[in-house]
Amino acid sequence: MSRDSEGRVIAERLHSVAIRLLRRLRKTDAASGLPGPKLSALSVLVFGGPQTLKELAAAEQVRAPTMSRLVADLEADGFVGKSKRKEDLRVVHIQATSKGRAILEAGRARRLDAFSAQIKALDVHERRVLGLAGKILVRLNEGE
Amino acid sequence: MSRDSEGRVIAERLHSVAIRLLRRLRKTDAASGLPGPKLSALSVLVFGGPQTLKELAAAEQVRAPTMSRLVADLEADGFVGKSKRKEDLRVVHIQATSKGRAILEAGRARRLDAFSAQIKALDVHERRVLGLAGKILVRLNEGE
DNA sequence: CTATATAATTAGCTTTGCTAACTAACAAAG
DNA sequence: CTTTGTTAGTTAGCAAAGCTAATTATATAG
Repeated sequence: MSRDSEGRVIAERLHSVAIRLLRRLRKTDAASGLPGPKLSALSVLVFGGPQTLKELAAAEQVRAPTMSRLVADLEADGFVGKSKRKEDLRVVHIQATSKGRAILEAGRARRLDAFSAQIKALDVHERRVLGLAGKILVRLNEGE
Repeated sequence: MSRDSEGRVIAERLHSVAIRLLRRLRKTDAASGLPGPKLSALSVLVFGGPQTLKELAAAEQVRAPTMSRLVADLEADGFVGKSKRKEDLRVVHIQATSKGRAILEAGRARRLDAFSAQIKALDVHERRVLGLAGKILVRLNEGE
């Protein structure tokens, strides 16, 4: 196979897999209470520390108004807090609350349980391939 | 790292990568005219041949009403056709039109161009890892 | 013939994305 | 210091795509 068409085939396969994976994971959200995008933003705050709204939107590759609403919802539920600092009263600093950290663990666990169980069941070689692929894809996404 | 936490780490990384990948790809849809889920359903019809609505919904891991609307939109744009057969007048058979096949190629190309260009730029080893990972993930998703 | 089951659709809701328009706060020029 | 422009965030309003519940039409079983 030519390098060109090999790249295209891989891209299409990963594209289609990503769509199906997220659809599958979303099905568990009804039970967990916290849907994917909110879980994802919360996890950035928990693992990446406090952020401004703009930074958070950039990290999640989403526009400011979208993140503004996600954060408002998370705040209404007590999962994050907002604050301002006198150096610049325009910017809003957002940090996860302890309630947020707790729900994150529970939510992510539920959402990913079935998937990580599947991965655990793979043989050593396949797990290694998926681990490497994840790293490569993270790098590709960061680049863009 | 324990096998347990290794599986969890891989699952979380792939989860997060999938979210970001799709958000990135979606940005190109405005230009292409045909958003991801419609492109994806159309591609099932083009590569998998005609399907009933129920089969198509199952293939796309979506409920019947969701697929019903996607198909209605695709039909309104002339990308798919519907037909009934006298063996069972309840079921709707859906097939891609030639216009559908054409837009699929253009749309997928646009949507995936940047991504497959990135993949082409990787070294042989990394491309191989992504290719294998795609296959493994397809298999995991089929199982579920 | 009636009752039940199945395929698809319709109606209506939610979430999440967007752009455009607005407000508030800061920064720079004159 | 005031005007002019820029930046951060929010609000308003729209669209896509997911869902459940209810409806319609057809098939099948008793």
